[in-house]
Amino acid sequence: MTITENLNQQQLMAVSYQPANLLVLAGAGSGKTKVLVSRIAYLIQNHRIGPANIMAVTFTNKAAREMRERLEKMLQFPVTSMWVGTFHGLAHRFLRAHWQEAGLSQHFQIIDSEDQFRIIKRLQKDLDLAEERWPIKQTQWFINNKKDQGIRPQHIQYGAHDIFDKTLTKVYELYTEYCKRNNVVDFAELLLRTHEVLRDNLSLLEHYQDRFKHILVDEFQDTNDIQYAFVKLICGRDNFLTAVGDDDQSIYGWRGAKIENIQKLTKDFKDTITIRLEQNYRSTKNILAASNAVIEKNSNRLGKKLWTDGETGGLITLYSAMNDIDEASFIVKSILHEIHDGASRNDIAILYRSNAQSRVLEEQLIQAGLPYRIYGGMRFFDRAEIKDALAYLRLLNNENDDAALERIINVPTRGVGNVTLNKIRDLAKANNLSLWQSAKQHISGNLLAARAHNSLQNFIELIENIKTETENLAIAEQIEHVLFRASLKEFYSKDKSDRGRMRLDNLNELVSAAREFDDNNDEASMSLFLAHAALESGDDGNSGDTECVQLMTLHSAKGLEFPIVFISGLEQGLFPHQLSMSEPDKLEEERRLCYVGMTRAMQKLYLTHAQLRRLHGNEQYRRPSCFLYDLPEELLDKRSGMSLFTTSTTYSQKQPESKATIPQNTSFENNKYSIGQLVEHATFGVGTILNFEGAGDNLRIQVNFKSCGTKLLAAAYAKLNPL
DNA sequence: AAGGAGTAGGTTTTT
DNA sequence: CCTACTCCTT
Repeated sequence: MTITENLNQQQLMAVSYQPANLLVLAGAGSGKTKVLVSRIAYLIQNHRIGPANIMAVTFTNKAAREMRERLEKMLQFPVTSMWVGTFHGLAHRFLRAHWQEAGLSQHFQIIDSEDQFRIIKRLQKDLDLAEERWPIKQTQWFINNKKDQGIRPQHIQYGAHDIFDKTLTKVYELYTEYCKRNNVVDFAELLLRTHEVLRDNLSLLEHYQDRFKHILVDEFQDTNDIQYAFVKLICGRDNFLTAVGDDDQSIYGWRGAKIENIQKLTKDFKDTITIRLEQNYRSTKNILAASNAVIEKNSNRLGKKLWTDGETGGLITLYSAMNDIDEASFIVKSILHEIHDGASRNDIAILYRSNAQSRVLEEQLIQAGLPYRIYGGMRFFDRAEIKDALAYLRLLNNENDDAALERIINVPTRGVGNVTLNKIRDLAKANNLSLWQSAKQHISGNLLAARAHNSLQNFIELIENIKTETENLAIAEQIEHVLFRASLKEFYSKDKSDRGRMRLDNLNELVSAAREFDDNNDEASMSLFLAHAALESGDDGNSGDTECVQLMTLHSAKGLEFPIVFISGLEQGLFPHQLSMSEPDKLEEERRLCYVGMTRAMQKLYLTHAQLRRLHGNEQYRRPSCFLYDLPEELLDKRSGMSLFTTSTTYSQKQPESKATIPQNTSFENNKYSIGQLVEHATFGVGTILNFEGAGDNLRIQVNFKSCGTKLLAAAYAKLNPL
C-alpha cells in the first residue's frame, strides 16, 4: 500500500505538499492523525528526509506512542531516531542532553504538581503566610502561569502597594531557589528552561535548527505562549513547520492554551500554506448539521464547515428530564435499548461537564447491572502508595530531595514524628542544609532525645543500607527490594478493606511497570524511570476484559469517537458552566466544548437536561442550555420525562432525615421490602409507594420505582410510625 | 498514631 | 449532598 492511497484531495494535498510551512485546519473526524502520520512517512520516503531530521510533537504521551506505531507500520521500518513526544517529553530529552548549558545538575528530577503544591505549602509556612489569605493553589497557579509566559521572578514588575504580586513573587523566588537546591524541575520549568537555553545559546540553537528539517505539531490550538515561542525559535532557519489543529476544538484556554496561536501562525511563519480538511468520516449528516449549527454561533473562527457524504442517520434525541435522577434513568434505559438493538457497551459513551455529575449516572448504571468505566480519575503514578514508593527511590537517587524525604521519613510510621521533623527542618533552614544532611547532623551531634535519636538513626541506616544493597540491581528488583526493606507492603496490608487490597495490587503493578520500562528502554535507569513516572500518567488504556459503558468529562473525550454518545446536563449554569457565562470568550470556549462533545458521536447522539437538579445539597430549577436553542428543530426528536407538577407533591412532603445507600446489584421493580431493609439501604430518588403492610419492624412496603428514595421511605415510615 | 468530629468548598486536566 | 481535609481527642 502506498502512502497516498485512500486519501481525499485535501488530505492528499496536506500529505504531499512540498516542504513548506503548513497549517492544516483539520475538522473533527477529518482524518487528522492519518494525515499527520502520512505526511511524515511521505517526507521520509519521497523527500528523503531522515527520521532523525524530524520532530513531531503531540498532546499526550499516548498520542506520541500511537503516532510512532502507525508510522512504523506504514514505513515497515523503525524510526527510533525521530523525536516524537509531548512538548514536555521532548524538553526533558533536550535538558538531559544539555544539563550543563541549562545550569542543571546531571541527575535532576522532575516533580509533579502535587510535589509542587507541597513545596509551596512548606515555603509559605516558613514565610508565615496564612493559607486562608494566600491559598497554595493560587500561588501555584501564579508561578506556573508566569513560567508559561516565560516570566522569571526578576521580570515581574509590581507597584509598591501591590502586596499581592509582591508576596507571590517572593514565594516564586524562594521556590525557584528551592528547586535549584533540591535538584528538581517542574513541568513548566522543562519548557521554560529549554526555551531559555536555546534562545541564549546560538550554536546550540543552530545545531537543532539544522537537525530538525521538519517540525510537526499536533493539536496546535492547545499550545501556550512558551510552546509557541519554542516552535518559533526552532523553526527559524531552513526548516519547516507543519501545524495541525482545529480552532473550533480549543478547549484548554483556562490552563494557558492560546487559541490565538493557531490564528497568528500564518503571520509569524513565512509563506504559510493553509489547507482545510472539511470532509468528515465520522458522523452522520444529522449529527454534523447539529454540531455545525452550534459552532457557527461563535465569532472569530478561522472558518470551516464540515460535511460528509455518509448517511443521514437518525434524529438527535433531546430528552427533557424531570430531574437529575430521571435524566440518568432515561440514559440507562436508552442504553439498554441500544444494547438490545445490537450495540456493544464499548460503543457507548456518556459525557458530562463536571465529574460530580457521574455519581447519579453511576447509581443508575449499577442498578441496571451495566458495567461502566470512568475515564480520567486518579492516575496510576499519582496514587499515594505509588508516590510513597517512588519517594523512597527518589531519596535513594538523590539524598537531598527534601520533598521525597518529608514524604516517607515516617511512612510506615517509625517514630519520627512531627516534633523531630521540625527540629530537622529548623537546623536545615538555619544552616542551609538539605533535610537529609540536617538529619545526619542530629545523629552525629546527639541533638535528639534517646527515643527520637534511635528512630531517626534507624531510618538513616535503612536508607543507606538499601542503597548499598540495591546498587547493582535492575530497577524492578530495586523497587521490590525497597518495598520489602521499608515494609511498605506490610504497612498497607494492615488495611483489610478494598482500598488496602487495591494498594497492594498497585505496588505489585509498580514492579511490573518498572520491568516493562526496563524491557522497552535500552538505557533504562532509575533516574529515567522516575522521569517516566512523572511525565506519564500511566493510564492503563482499555484494560480489563469486560465491555464497559464509557463515562467521562467532555474534556477527556477530545480525540475519541463512539458510535453512540450521550451528553448530559445541558443546563444553563452547568453547561455552559456558571463561571464561564459572564465573559464572551469563556462562553465561546464552552460552546467549542459542546461542539467537541457532539462531534464525538458517529451514529447516534442523545442530549439531555434536567428541569430540577440537586446540586450542592439543594434542588434547583434549571433552564435548558443555550446551546440547545441553536439546534435546528427538524433534527430533533424531543421527549420529556414526568412533568414537574406531579412530582412536586412528593418532594414537598415533610420528610425526616435519613442516610443510606442501596447495595449494588439490587433489583427493585415492584418488590416488597421491609422498611428497615430499605431505609438502611436506600439512596434518594424518585418512586411511588404502592402499598403498605404490617407495622413497626415487620412493616413491608411495595414500591414502583426506578430507584426509591430515602426521603420517600422516611416519609412513609414517619407516616406509619408517628412519634 | 489512629479515628472521630467538625468544616470548607464544590469546572474542566495533561505534563 | 458529598468529599477531603484539619484538628483534636484517645
